[in-house]
Amino acid sequence: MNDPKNRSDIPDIIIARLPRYLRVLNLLRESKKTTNSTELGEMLGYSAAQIRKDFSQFGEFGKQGTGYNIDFLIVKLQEILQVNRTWDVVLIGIGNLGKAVLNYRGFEKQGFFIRGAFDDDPAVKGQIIGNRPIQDLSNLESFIKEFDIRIAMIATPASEAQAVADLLVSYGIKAILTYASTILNLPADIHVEYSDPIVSLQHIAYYL
Amino acid sequence: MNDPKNRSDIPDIIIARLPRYLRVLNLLRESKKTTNSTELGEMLGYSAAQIRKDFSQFGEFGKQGTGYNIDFLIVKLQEILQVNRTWDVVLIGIGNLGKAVLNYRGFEKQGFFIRGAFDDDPAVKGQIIGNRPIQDLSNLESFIKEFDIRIAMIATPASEAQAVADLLVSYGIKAILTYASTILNLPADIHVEYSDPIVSLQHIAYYL
DNA sequence: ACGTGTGAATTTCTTCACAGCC
DNA sequence: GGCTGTGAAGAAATTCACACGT
Repeated sequence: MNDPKNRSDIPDIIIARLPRYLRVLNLLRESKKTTNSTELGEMLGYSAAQIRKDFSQFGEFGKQGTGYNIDFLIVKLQEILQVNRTWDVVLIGIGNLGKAVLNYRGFEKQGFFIRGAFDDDPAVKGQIIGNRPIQDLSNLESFIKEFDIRIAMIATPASEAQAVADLLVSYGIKAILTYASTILNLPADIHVEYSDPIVSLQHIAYYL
Repeated sequence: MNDPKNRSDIPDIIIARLPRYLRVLNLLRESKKTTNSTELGEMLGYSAAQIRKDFSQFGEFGKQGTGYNIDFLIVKLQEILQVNRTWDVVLIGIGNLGKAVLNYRGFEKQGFFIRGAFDDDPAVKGQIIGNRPIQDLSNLESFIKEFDIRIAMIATPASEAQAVADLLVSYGIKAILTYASTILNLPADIHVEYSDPIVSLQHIAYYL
């Protein structure tokens, strides 16, 4: 048996698949108790071997002959990803998209709580959206520090995203999910994820 | 010199990077005429060699000693991705997110025109959002066929996404961008992209 | 018999390093 | 001198295939 490895030894390409596993497990959980690598592979378009290899990086989660207990596997994957707890998040940029984000309940269902919403625009400042008041950017630093927040979401126009990201990093933010359609230039220890539908559409256009 | 390869010979991992290249090129274009693989690599976090290798799959786009002409490179990448034209798109699901999508101008700036917006909910049906009337799903088939639409975006709740996707495919849709937080089970020739912020947040949580 | 976990084999992806052209 | 394009080398990811536990 393999010892579970040091966190930093595990390639990101595997980490990136773990949330996908959680997605299908959450789907399967509604109708059954156990699953196996073949079933998971078919649902995700991966090979069964790959799924077993991925899990084996972290321990032995299955039983020969039986497969994986779904609830148990979910717990283990949540532990690995550190999502077996809640995280506080700040959101910068309250345009159409920011408002949709504030009104969406899905984040907190998965443990991500948008604690603060910020925008400079006088037209939205002070409004209450999805129960949260829109605050001025001048409150951002103290807010992040008071609640020890490490994750930020950026939903500003592309033109402001870099400046906002620089601010966030200077205030201690460690991970950013940005919806802005521009590449951010940040220190290497800051983890950035891009959610850019144009990139996705351009990708699928190739195959049409 | 390498012959440009058959489309299907080129690995998807390279295709997936092309839209990223376009992103930084659009940024660079504002301030300069040419760039090179080192600069592009630094901005994207890739090695210079990888960028040259990627481009070399499709032809010779650079000049020794000079680098790449930005405008020319943009044109070539757009050709490859088939985004040197416009595409019509339908959007299903007009909740908070769907409305934000309809009001966002960024899609058409990149050539993706949301021609039709559909939802079953009587509360939104008939409304005009971002200049487009919200239509009943019963119009969907004829709409897709009349305008020969191949791309759909799904912004429904997760619980309805699979049923909507099945419908879309049966009407001839070939590519889907879904915001719904569930895995879709579709024929292999349908290209699906997921835009799921929870997956992204769970991914970065690992590194906190 | 079923299905995991895993070394070994294979395939794919990335980097190296340099000839060649501007 | 600067920088591309690219074979060859090297690294990484995936798949194979089977021993072993249930």
